[in-house]
Amino acid sequence: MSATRRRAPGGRDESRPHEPGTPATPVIPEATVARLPVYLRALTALADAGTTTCSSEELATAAGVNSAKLRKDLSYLGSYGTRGVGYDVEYLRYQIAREIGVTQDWPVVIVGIGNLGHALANFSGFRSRGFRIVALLDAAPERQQEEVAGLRVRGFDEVDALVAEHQVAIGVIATPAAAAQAVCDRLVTAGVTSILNFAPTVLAVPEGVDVRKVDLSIELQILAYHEQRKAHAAPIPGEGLDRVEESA
Amino acid sequence: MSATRRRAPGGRDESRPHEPGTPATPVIPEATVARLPVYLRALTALADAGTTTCSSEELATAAGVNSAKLRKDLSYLGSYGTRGVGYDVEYLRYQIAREIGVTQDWPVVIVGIGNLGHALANFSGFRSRGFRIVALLDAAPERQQEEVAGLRVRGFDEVDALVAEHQVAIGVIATPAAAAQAVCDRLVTAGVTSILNFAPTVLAVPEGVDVRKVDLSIELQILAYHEQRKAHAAPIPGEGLDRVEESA
DNA sequence: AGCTGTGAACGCATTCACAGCC
DNA sequence: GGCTGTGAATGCGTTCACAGCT
Repeated sequence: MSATRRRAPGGRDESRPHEPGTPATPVIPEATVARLPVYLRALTALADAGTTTCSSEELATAAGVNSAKLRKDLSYLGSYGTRGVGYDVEYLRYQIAREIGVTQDWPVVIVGIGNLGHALANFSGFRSRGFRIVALLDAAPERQQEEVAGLRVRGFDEVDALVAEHQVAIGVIATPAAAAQAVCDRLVTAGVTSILNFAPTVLAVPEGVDVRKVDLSIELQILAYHEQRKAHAAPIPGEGLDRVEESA
Repeated sequence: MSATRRRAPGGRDESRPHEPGTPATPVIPEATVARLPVYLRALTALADAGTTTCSSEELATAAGVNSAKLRKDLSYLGSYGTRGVGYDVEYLRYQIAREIGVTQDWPVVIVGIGNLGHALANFSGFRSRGFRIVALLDAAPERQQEEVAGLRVRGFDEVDALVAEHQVAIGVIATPAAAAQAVCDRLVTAGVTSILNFAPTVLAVPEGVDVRKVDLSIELQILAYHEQRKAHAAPIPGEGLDRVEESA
């Protein structure tokens, strides 16, 4: 049983206990945090293309945002550009990676090795982006012993040992919705404090545990809503048989 | 290129309860639109559990939001509740489904039948949530002829015919990043106007085309950022490598 | 001159708190 | 009494526009 990871006691009020030696925490807005990985990806692409310097305008285009927003975002990290010139690609890339915390790899466990779990386990982009899959877990005995992406699938009951052994802070849930909350609870008990949830259900977690969700159906439904509006906004006149044809 | 704008699948005409004098366009805020599918899911779960009526507080809990936000969101759709009582689960569920546009199924194509494409194709939640996969496309000849989730994988060059035949408005890109923009362009040319992009790259699309992205690495990096901050008062994962601290 | 960094203005989203109705 | 629906207040995020540096 691992009780190794402890968070700072007390809530997170706006009054921050300021230890001497610890520099003031910059307080980066959540919306900016969500874009930093996009900037990181764009900078990596620029670096791969041999670009050594870029303006906020160029980087913004590569990241799909406007330059004012980009500069504002970067201003929360510090002054890493040069006025009249722009940004050094490699330098800025490192600064953002450091801010996000992906200058070293984070160990990650994936729970639920079905179709999606397989796909996630085989996703090669992990390693280069700051993560390392250290264990694949599944409750079904027939999936255990199987080898996926070079890792043997473990029984879910090994979760405590594996999380403790590899100091895992981040878990990915790729189980069916019905199992997700129980899996989540076990992960949290084992010491995981950040969860990426692919199961289409709301997870309840204790204070201090972060959950992010990825839900394919929700994304499609948002698209469908807008699509429906486009259809209303520009209806084509005189359509008698707009039935969708069935095949397959 | 096909310049025809298509209507919602099934072709049933819009039928809002339409009081005289009410503007035809309700204008639902984007943040609300993004939550409607979550409410829909929660209502379906409640209905499956046999609940026929619920308060805003109950539904909000099931959806993982607070009740004030829920009521505000629902107020954009209309007055579907009863003061002093709450909401009829089935009635509200239908109203939200209608607003989103998933009372009939939307035909969808998936491009890129690698690990992720397989997982998406096999995801069973599609049909019940308003979508129907009508085609799987891949450029690699060795993947074609393969049968996935009951559909034969087609060559990407069939995209125009398939999109036209099935009146496809929504496409899913599950290709490597390098191929994504070209695939996107072809989809748009074929007539697709909404794209769900799983490739880790920014897509450029013409006006009128919607893109939503799902990026696993970005989600993990956002978690890593917060995890790193928690770690200020606790051991760092990856056991005591150099602390990542601000050095002014 | 050129481009970054940033206060200020603006607009959108959330929360509050209570009026309105059952 | 209880719960919804909603203006008002608050907070957050984006955009503007320009000061400040190279």
